[in-house]
Amino acid sequence: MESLVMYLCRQNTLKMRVISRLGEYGLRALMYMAAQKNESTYFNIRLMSQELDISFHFLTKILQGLTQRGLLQSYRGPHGGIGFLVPPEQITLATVVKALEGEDFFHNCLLGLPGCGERQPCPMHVFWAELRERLRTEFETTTLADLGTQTLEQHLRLKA
Amino acid sequence: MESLVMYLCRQNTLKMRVISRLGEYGLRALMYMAAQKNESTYFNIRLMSQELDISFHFLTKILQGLTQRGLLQSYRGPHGGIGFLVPPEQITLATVVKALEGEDFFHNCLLGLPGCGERQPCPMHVFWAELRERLRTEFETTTLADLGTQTLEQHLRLKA
DNA sequence: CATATTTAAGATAAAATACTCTTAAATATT
DNA sequence: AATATTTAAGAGTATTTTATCTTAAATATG
Ligand code: FES
Ligand code: FES
Repeated sequence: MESLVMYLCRQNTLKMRVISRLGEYGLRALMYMAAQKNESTYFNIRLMSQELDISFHFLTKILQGLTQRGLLQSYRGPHGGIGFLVPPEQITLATVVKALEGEDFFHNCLLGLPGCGERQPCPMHVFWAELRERLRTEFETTTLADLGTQTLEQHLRLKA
Repeated sequence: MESLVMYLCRQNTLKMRVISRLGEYGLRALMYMAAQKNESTYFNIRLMSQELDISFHFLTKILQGLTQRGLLQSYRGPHGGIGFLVPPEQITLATVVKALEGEDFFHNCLLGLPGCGERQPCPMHVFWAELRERLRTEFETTTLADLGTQTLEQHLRLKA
């Protein structure tokens, strides 16, 4: 039972969301790990969730998904955790985003119409296809390691 | 009460959504109107909703919002409808998208962190800020009229 | 003036997304 | 073997987004 004022208010405050929360949290966690450069060790999810101020259970689930998709490996029990299966130098942002958001992440119509560009491109298609391709290229050529060079405190918004 | 299979299944099929449904429907409707070039007349919302296969009430609400924000004008009663207040040649995509999705549409952090670039840019910032700027420039320099040149049947996915 | 038409406004409902909680499985330590 | 630690799996809840429904206001027409 929400008033229209609130309803419209919410609509006014919509933000451009290129990737979902899932993608945001996943990327932040992976960059956090990449920045540590402890490729051989496992990271504790609870600690990571506290430092990044992300719900522990939610983050666990997201990382679980990345493990199932072969980007990460996990180890249960004391001193267990989550770690890279392939070094962050070899993981592109495109790989991460496609794992988190879906394989066809870079193939969707700007207007949400089905089958972008296949037969009947929408009026936005030429306009959008070029931009999207640039986006894709950037994501394909940037690795997690490329982004892990800056100090953590300044750039990942750690909790404290 | 949903199974994890479905839960993960849904997560697998997420799509890149640069603009929300609101934005998609709004843009499609405005392009439909721009393509007709009947600048002086009012368009019937029900007919438009049928042709574009968008819920009538939902589309009404979206267009209502654009009217309230000064992009469109409406007229009630028989032969009433919705029409441009300024000609589509003068309406940029940026204007539309900002009206539909929020003013700071082109200023959000890719990772959803607050205050993009203001004090503590995230690791994605340099990478993202440039792409976002290109996106913004394209949206700022493209008008509704620019996109209304192609035939409607082929490009707006009219219902039938 | 009565009636039909059309958008405006508000409330409600459904679906999707985001998040939390509980229990199970694996592993190390004692 | 018993216990503590840590991720995996599944179920459940909350919030946001999307869509529908109902009633009101404005306007034209007979
Ligand atoms: S069909 Fe719409 S962007 Fe390709
Ligand atoms: S701070 Fe993250 S993109 Fe600018």
